[in-house]
Amino acid sequence: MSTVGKALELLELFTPARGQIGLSDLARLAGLNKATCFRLVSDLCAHGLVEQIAASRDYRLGPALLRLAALREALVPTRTAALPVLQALADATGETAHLSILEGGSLRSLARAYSAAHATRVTLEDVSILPFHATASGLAVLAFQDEVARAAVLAAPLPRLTPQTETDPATLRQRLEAVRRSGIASGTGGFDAEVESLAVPLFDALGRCSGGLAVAAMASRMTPAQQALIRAELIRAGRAITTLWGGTPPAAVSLAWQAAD
Amino acid sequence: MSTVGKALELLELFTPARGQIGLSDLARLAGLNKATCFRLVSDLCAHGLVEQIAASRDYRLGPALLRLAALREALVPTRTAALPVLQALADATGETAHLSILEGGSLRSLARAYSAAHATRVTLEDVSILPFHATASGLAVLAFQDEVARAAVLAAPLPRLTPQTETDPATLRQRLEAVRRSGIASGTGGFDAEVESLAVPLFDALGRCSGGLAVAAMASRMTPAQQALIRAELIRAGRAITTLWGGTPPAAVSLAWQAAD
DNA sequence: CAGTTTGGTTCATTATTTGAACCGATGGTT
DNA sequence: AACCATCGGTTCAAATAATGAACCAAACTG
Repeated sequence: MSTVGKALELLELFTPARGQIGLSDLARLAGLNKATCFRLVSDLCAHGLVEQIAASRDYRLGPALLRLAALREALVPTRTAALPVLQALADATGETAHLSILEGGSLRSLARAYSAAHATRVTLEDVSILPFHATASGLAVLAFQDEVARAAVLAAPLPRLTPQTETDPATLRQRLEAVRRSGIASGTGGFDAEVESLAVPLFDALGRCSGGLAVAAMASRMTPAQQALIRAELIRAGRAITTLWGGTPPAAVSLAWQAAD
Repeated sequence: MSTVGKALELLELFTPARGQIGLSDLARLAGLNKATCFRLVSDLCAHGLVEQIAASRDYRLGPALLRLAALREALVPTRTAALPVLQALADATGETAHLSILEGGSLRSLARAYSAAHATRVTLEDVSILPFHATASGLAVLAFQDEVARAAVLAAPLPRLTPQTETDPATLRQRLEAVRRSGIASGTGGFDAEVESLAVPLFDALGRCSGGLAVAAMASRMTPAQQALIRAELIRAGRAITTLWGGTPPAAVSLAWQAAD
């Protein structure tokens, strides 16, 4: 592995649950020698991607990321552009809306919006990586990847997160086929037993499916009427975000969405 | 220079004006061999910090930055927390408010808020690095750095950006002394001849002055009454952001701000 | 169509990275 | 208080990964 690769992997070690890490822990987590780790993290510090907390001497992600992310958003407003649509979706459905993007082979949470309608809501604050096989977003996105990527995901171990999680690759392939036909995916209790969700794929300027948009509701509230509402709103919002990203849905999806309207 | 350092310097080459860069240009700008540059940028790509545009083969900042920046903001909400205060400041003064943070030895623009009050406004969209000697924010922040950092800035060449730009280190030192006494800095036409601005320093949880907050107005609109209003609002907002950042102003600043109220 | 420049690759040379051992400081535990 | 473990950080010979000139094929440019 290249030295640069090792340094960049250090960045991946920071998660919502683990916001700051000491040098020894960092070395352990990365599987690096402490001295090596120190040099790498020092380099990251020097460029502001990581910073050291004076008091505890722990390291955490640095302020340069804000600037770089702002620069990225100025050029390719992935998040900024989608945010209002996301909130509108949450408002229109009265449920939690959720935007994720494909990055580094995994589907990652990018933003969520809550509705004020209900006191009980699906909170997703701490979910950072969405398993493809167990979430509506995951299925929606996976359905529109090329066969190699899809095969890789289905070949890897598929953990059973709840009793309802589908873990059989063959069955999943059938579901993905259905997603491709309908342009919409559903995940019922696969990730959290009490949560039911629907999701549509999102397409970027390069025609790739690079994200997913989902609405997650408490299973108890998911009446057929509510389902229909969510489907319609999801399709509207999916079209809107795809357009904002400069993309167009594949013809098949466009047709399926039109039919569902 | 470390390999990692070289790779991270590539990130710095992307600016608002230069959002995407081809391999050869990238190598030239970085002063690297093309092959070396290719390997480095490939590593960055592999981790999503940079991505390649399929069509032009140019490179641009990647989507991983969004996730990392969001993670940073979740832990240390520097920008998120300050944004509403910034907008309130713009609204209260009817002018452009501007937040900058110290990062990698330079003062960088982090956010701006515009007032709807006037059709003519100071736009700062493309300013990314603020010269310490020629802006109110720069003086406000520089005044509260330790002597080594301050000496380094004053020893470097101080470009004359307008006829009014003060470039004499000795005179600047006097101004900085005045800023320390009053807790507020002013910059009149030093950066842009027609813009007058006021700024206060901001302090983070570690007691360091790590940012500046400014209000910039067209010089023609800056009446004494308007000046007084801006000063008062700036102090309020400065106190608010410093508190949100978990910091406290040095006693001297606290007193000066109290006296000005 | 000839000349340039592009993104990308190769491979022997070279310079950088690596890690065991070590340091002083800190914080429990007995 | 003596002990032990662990912390962040440093050192330097040995090992490994980075480097860059030369070289492609393809895409522009005149």
